[in-house]
Amino acid sequence: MTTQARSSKPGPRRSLTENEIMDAALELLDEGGVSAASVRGIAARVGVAPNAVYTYFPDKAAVIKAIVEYLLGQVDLAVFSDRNVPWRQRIESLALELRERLTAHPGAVSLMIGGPMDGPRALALNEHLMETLRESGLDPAEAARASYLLVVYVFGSIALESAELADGLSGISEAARVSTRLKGFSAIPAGQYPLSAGAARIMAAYVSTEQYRWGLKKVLDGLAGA
Amino acid sequence: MTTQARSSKPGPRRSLTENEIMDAALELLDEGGVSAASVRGIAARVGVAPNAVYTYFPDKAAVIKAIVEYLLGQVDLAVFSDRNVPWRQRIESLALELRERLTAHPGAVSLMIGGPMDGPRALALNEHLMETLRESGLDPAEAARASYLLVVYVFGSIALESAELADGLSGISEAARVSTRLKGFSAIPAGQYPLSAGAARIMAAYVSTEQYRWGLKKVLDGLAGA
DNA sequence: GCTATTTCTGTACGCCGTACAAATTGTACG
DNA sequence: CGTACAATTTGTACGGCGTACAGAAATAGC
Repeated sequence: MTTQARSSKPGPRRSLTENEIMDAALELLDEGGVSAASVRGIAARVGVAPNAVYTYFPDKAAVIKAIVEYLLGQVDLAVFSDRNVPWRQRIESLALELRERLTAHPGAVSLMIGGPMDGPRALALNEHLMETLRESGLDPAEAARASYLLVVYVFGSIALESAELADGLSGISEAARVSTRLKGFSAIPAGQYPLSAGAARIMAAYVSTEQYRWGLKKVLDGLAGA
Repeated sequence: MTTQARSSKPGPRRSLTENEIMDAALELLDEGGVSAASVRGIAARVGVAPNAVYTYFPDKAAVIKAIVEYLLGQVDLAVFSDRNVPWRQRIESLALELRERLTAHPGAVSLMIGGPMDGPRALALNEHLMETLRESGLDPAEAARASYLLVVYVFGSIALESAELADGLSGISEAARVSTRLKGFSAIPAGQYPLSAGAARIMAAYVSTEQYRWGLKKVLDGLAGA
């Protein structure tokens, strides 16, 4: 009974890994948006027949779920656990890190919010947020509610932001997106929407890091305040 | 040159209206989720050939955009403009109304956040929120930022909520959804995620009206506070 | 070496969005 | 009134999708 941890399976060796499939899917997602990330496209990119993908994942939904977990897993929560750093600052850093990682793959964000985020990584994020929020003096129930509020803010922001990017425009700078928006907002009829017309510059920057920080600060103010 | 405002168009009368198509799409969306709301399905329901739909809308994306506008238009903003009611209360009522109207069609919510919300109804909502927020003493730039924060909260909450509902489960009560979630959370390993395990009851209620109100209150606290 | 099991391919089915041409139905003008 | 013309709808078809199914090739344990 020597520990038999061999590969130990009959049949030909696998020519791929789950990760190669996920990487191919992410590349297609970045290049051509959600519609490009088809099972057939993924298979073509990794050089197998379309149905070979089903050796690794039961169906396309499983591929998507795996990608979501993979992206969430790219954020190392331990980095934001240093108790020498104030809790607010740690949450802000984590929120910014999440945004950066996820907006790097806008197509994946659409997929993420298409289904429930109930994987282990999402649970770990919830646990981490609760831990951090408890330091701020919130009781367990409040910490749980506050954790979800933060999740809503972070993923809501990212979702609205990613929705702006048409399929396959993942390589566009924030400044470029803001100025494109500004051009669009210049057509707002000032008679009908005076406040919006006057705030076009701010509205163009809805998808900016600055607005993201501003909103996050207000949310944290609300959580910390009276 | 008498004013010629007749129907005045050659060809057979239209057998449908845009609204009939949108209604059929919404019904399919409610019954069978996003996948059921196909152009072919819509056409079958209204009794025409699939491509007849293209007489009314240039493509499927246009149908979706129209539905989004239609749903946003169901909320009468004027109702929430009574200056005798405190601004916070008006915003809370509007947020609750939006949630009610939109979660009635969870499938449509997925579609809504799949593309940019840049139609006139979305703009009107932004304008209305800015108006209301200015009453709270915010300057124009702050009011604009605050408006987007509220939009993020409202649509983020609704999106995360709707994502929980598998295709075609639109007729499920809130209590049922919460208790289903609770059952799922009972499997959380308390060793690995002690806080989450302890907060299972609160987490199950993430998708409740109560949590929605709680989060909204915190956001408004943050906006009103110091 | 034989057998059981796994991986991958070939093929096929039923769906999808939608382009194109023809048939039908109506208006406007001679 | 007849005719030309425009709008609507249908028939048909194309390419792509997810994926089910059967068979061939490869590998492990007996």
